[in-house]
Amino acid sequence: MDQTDRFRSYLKEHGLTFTAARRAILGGIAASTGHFDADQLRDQLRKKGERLSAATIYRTLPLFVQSGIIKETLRARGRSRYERAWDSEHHDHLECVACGRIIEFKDDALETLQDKVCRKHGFTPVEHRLGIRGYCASCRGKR
Amino acid sequence: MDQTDRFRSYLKEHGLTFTAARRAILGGIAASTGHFDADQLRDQLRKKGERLSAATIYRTLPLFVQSGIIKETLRARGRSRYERAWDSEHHDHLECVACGRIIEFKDDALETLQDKVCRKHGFTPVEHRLGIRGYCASCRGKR
DNA sequence: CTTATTGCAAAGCGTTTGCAAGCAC
DNA sequence: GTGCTTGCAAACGCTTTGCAATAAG
Repeated sequence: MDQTDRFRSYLKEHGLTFTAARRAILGGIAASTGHFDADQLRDQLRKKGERLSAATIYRTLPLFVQSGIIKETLRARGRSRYERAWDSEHHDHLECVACGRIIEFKDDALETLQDKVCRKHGFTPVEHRLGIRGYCASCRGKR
Repeated sequence: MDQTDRFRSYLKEHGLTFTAARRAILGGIAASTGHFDADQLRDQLRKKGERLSAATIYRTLPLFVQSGIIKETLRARGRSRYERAWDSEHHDHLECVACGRIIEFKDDALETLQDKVCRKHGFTPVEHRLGIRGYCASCRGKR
């Protein structure tokens, strides 16, 4: 679980450096739970006394994606959202259109079927996103 | 009932009017093939001599979505993309990350499974989007 | 010392909105 | 006429970028 090492070697391979800002962001990612976007990450760091410019966050997130530390997941309301990759199994999302809650789920049969569909079309999948929008149990009751 | 009638009655129900701009946009939608975004729609209309402001397009598209004439599909590269609803069965997308080609597919077993997952979580689906990104057959060869 | 990195502010991009002029009914 | 609609331009929210100052190796 050496995300730091993994990230450092990714940087080295690309002639980039491991700076205080990047260390801080890595810490923020490690402390994150579930999904986060650029702004939430920045806020979280600010609360811990780390002040980083938005530009730095936006410039750095792709490095974490490319080094396999985080994954980009949904794009909701025009924002890119991320989650840690190192301990999160692949899963999909149920998004409540009423309260905004996001329920994660994983279904092996669903994954298998998707692979089958890809094969049928001569397609080599890299990544997939399944988002189902609707009403969660409690919001359905309130209607 | 054709789309024009459907749209007109939607407008009437909501105290809205059927204007030249809306007629033109409906024509553009009718002439569309596959996916389009706000800008492409506007360009297409301009080529036919219909000049509409971006504001009008953006204000009008939701009316077509709500009246069931079009559906919002993928959001790629920060743009909302649409497709006609009236003759398109529900389907999902394979998106080639190399050439950008979008392959549509439909798989009943996949649909059924998704409903099952929703039921399991007490979730009432409204809509879902499955996008699989990867390499299409011809791009895979070129690598 | 050399190259990468940062913050700031400005620019970009798709989209939305306020407003006054212009149609639909 | 009375509202709904339009175009224009300005505002928006998220993200990117140019630039000069700063830090890393």
